[in-house]
Amino acid sequence: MADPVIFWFRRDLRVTDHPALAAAAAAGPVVPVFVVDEKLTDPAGAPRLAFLAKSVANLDRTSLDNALVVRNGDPVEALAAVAGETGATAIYATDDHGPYGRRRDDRVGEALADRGLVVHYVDSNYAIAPDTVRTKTGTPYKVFTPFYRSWSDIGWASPGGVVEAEWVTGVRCDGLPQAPETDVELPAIGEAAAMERYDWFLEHAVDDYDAARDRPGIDGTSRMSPYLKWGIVHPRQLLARLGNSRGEDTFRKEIAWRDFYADVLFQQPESARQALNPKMAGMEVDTDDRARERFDAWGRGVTGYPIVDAGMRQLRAEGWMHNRIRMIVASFLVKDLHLDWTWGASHFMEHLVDGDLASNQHGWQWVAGTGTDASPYFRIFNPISQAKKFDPEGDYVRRYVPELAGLDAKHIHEPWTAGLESPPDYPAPIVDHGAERADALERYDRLKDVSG
DNA sequence: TTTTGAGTTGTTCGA
DNA sequence: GTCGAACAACTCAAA
Repeated sequence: MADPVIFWFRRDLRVTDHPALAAAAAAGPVVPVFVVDEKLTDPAGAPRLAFLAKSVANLDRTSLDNALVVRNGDPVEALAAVAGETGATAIYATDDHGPYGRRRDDRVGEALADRGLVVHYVDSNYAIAPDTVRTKTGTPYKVFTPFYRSWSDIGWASPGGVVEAEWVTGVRCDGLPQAPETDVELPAIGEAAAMERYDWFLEHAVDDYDAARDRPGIDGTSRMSPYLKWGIVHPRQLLARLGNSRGEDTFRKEIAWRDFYADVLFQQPESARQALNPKMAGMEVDTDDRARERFDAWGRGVTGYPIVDAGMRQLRAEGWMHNRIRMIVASFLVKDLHLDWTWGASHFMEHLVDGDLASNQHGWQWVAGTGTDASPYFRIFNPISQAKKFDPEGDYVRRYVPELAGLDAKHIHEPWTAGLESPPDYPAPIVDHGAERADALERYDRLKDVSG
């Protein structure tokens, strides 16, 4: 009988369409391992940690015959210990292309090799792995649209089925990770629930996706992001079921954006905390006490701009925010409050259940104009016109800002125009958008003077 | 090597 | 109310 092999689960908490797990299962009986490594989740608040803990437990119960071996501490020591206890000499894992994952995996691979253990890194968490899509001259893409053409030409593998493995049982386990307390109502847990939601999306929402995805009051998006974050679904599985309608094309592009940002971060790992475009690094930002107060108001959803406050409160309540609103609140932080985009990005990473470093940081950089295809300096979202355009009836604001629930569509996005109806317990705008827009434009001009 | 067309998601202003 | 132009200049990617 073959020696057992270890499968090391990280951001691939599923058993369907799983090439790395399939490779392990083909090599021998599988010891499934999850290492509770604090840095894996850094920096995450309770909602994302709770979602992870529940997802791990669900995987163990529904798909691994409760054979999952959870170990706490450093992966090198944890994996070496499990190997020693089980006689395994090989370890399989899905390749991780994030900045921390790469450092960890290089270190783990070398350290375990010294102890006679081989680590096989297989596949990736993307439709096309980072460092694969390249220009004609072999350089990475810096602009999405040509990346997307090339990405489409390359294509992606068809998804595989459920991996059948012989699980090794009876190995000591430190106990499943505990879900921290949270008031946030988490998405449904597990592979089956994720695919059920995707079924619903394909059935009811994808046809209108092109337009409806911009309407925060409508349940018109896929909601796949938390599952993609932890590999509970793989993008191959989503892509395989898309046709070529307008809505499907648009959704496919969103999957490609995820791959693109992962590729950009792979090329320039420091862009997780610094401006990708060095010319933009000198943008003047406010950091004084007043700036801190404004940041606090933004985070709590009391800026006096209803659409911004609704978004920030949705984030706290649900660990999720509609994409259109993410752009509006990000633009507000950067261009109305003149704060450093990394402040906002860190707040998002703390609260989001789907918080993904590459997508989050580069989404923020895009809004801030410091990232890929730097957005023109004059693209400054007007929180009132955006609200009227994308939440025309005010349904979204009404849901998350109860103080304003009594206002009609005409006044809800500008409660200060409601006269006597204006709710006394809702704050006045903390800044004047017109004035701050002008300020942002001036800051851009000064940057231009400096860089010549 | 040089040229050419294009670049997710916007806003304002004036005709 | 609608519509097109202007808002900078630059870099990217392919021909």
